[in-house]
Amino acid sequence: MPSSTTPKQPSLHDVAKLAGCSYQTVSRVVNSDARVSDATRERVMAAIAATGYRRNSAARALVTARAGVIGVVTDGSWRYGPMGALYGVEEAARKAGYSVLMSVRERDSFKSLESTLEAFADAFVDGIVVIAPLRTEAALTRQVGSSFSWARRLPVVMLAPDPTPADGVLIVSEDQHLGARLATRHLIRLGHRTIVHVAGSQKWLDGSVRLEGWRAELTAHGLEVPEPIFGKWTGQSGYDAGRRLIKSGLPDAVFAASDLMALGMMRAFHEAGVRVPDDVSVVGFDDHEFARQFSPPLTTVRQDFRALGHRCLELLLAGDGEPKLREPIRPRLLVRLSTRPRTAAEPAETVVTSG
Amino acid sequence: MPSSTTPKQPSLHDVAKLAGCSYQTVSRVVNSDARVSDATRERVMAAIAATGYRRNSAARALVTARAGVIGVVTDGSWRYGPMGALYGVEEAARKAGYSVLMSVRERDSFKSLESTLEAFADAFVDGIVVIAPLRTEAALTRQVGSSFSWARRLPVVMLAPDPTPADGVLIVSEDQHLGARLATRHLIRLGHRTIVHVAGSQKWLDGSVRLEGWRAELTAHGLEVPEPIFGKWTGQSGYDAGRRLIKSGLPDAVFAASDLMALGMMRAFHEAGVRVPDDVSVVGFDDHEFARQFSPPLTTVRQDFRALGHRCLELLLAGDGEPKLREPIRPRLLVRLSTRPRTAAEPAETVVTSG
DNA sequence: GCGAACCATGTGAACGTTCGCATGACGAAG
DNA sequence: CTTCGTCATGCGAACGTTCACATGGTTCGC
Repeated sequence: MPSSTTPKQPSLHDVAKLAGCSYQTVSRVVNSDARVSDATRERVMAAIAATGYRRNSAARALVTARAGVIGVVTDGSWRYGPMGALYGVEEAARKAGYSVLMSVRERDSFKSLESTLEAFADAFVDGIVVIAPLRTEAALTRQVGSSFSWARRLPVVMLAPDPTPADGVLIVSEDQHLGARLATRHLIRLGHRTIVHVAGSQKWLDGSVRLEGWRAELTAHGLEVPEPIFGKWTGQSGYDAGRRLIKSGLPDAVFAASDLMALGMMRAFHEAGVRVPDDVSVVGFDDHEFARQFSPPLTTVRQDFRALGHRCLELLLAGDGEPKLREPIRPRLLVRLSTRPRTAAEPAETVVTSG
Repeated sequence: MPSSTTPKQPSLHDVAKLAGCSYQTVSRVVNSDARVSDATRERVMAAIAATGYRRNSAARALVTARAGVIGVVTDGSWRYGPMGALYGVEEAARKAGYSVLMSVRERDSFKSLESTLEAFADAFVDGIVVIAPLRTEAALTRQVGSSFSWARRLPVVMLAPDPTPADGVLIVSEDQHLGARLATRHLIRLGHRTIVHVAGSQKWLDGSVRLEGWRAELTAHGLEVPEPIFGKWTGQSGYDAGRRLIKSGLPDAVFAASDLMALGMMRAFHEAGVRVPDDVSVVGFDDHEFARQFSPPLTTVRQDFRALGHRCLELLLAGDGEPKLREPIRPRLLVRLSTRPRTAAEPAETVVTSG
């Protein structure tokens, strides 16, 4: 007859009593210590099954000073990149035997990141991964090592598109600069000469790094760098950019800083009867699940989030060993149907920028 | 000069020594117990700041038998629904003062769900939320209450589109059946008569519930129920469905079980010169961020993930109290430009199904 | 001016585990 | 037969908290 009180969680002692041995022996069995005879092991196993014993990880964590938990701070935005990185880290952590404590930060808030990090420090994690796409966050995370005393004991890894080293914080970076260059280079190779960039918000590091990559590639090829159009990652801002481009005269090609903005832009084009890629080539960034279903399927840049997550964990678990594998993850360009060679005729001569 | 040994985490005792009081007093301060004089509180606060003290939550959890952590099991798929629900739960948990331990299950694996749940039981969580879109998962989760002894002490909430009660498992459901009916009803009201459904994989509960909703609404209006086309949630399967529809003759309208499938289908239409909504109306499901940037913007069904997450936590924290607020979350239809009234002419007379 | 009530603070135990060491049994080597 | 090593097992302490209760000091009411 079940009593009304909540049945207490069985402990090592309860199991031991049932198995007729000491709690220490039971502990050895749960930790698969070799030094226990087969006979007793069997009895203990049976007792464990009978009582439904599960080891209390709080007690374990208390004495070993190791929780087996990694905290991940991520961005509240629904952007594809941060979410992919979260999944990547989770997968890597699980494989390494860690659990993942996740915390989604309210958007754009300093206070929030700070208190999130403090909460993690409280929550007994063995390490923290900060997915920091915002410029301000990255800066704040960089200070963590020097401004929070707890950070001295807690390894912090920041996942950012910018490999600038920081005090006490390990950095895993995605080479989005390269990604942007690949995208731009592809357009140049196709013979396009005026290549406009529809940029993401410059508050995000991703936004400015992609912008710079585009600029760098153009100048490397001696091409003029047109005025970029600044969007806000949203589809609507992509749409607005598209309309502006139509009004001001179409370039040969557009490199959008995200697939979502590319889609919004393509909607504006479609409405106005501008054909992609016949009238203008379009490249996106992210390789969002939706991108290959665009009309036409979008040429875009993919980052390997899984590798990214694994890299984060590697670094975190290696502790403060030498930071040798600081090399960023290389993105890949996926060529689909939204880009095509420039329609011959005009000479594809290199234009030299003034100065 | 920093010693090479890792500095030990300061404890209540260390703070107490510095502040010149007992550890108990310090404990009262950190827990903001009123019964401590202002003078000592100030001294203690100073000592806390000086030592960089953070309370050890493992020790706290050990003695209070409450970890302040909720485990969330989610689907490995990148589908919008499960991910949205995860964010919703996280938000609600954070507001209620809980942390969220997340675990992404390998797709389609019984073993994996089982071991994930066991891992959570070990990991000292106060409750578990299972986001269970898969039919098989839902079934397994339902058994949890009866097959795992630990589940008796651990509240489990399942988030599923199906409100069937289960032993020992609380259920929060989204009324996707209603969502599908709203979508179908909208099309019927616009005067469409043959309305095909491009279904999601029937392995997912969402898939079959949406299918049934569509079927129910059609029969409620006395309309014939055409053969559905079965997809797999992927954009490619939506594309394939679109091509099949073009080949076999277009219906008045299509209700796709997800926005992604709708996009794939619209790509097939676009390629073939079929215009949306002029030639065929299209409705999706999810209100994915991308949906409003489709050409044309997609009419779709939105679920309130935030509310869903809050509901889960409410139920989880209320424990096994009366399960009164079992009412499912109601979705909303968002009408955009992918649907329009049927081009007059034909009489919109109700067709009576045979039998 | 004395007991009651109140307040700030301190003490001891407990939570469930792991770690280091002690114990006793047994077999092998001397 | 002794001595030592090996093996299975047990015991006590410690980890850093919170909880229930104890203590001593101040203030109140009669």
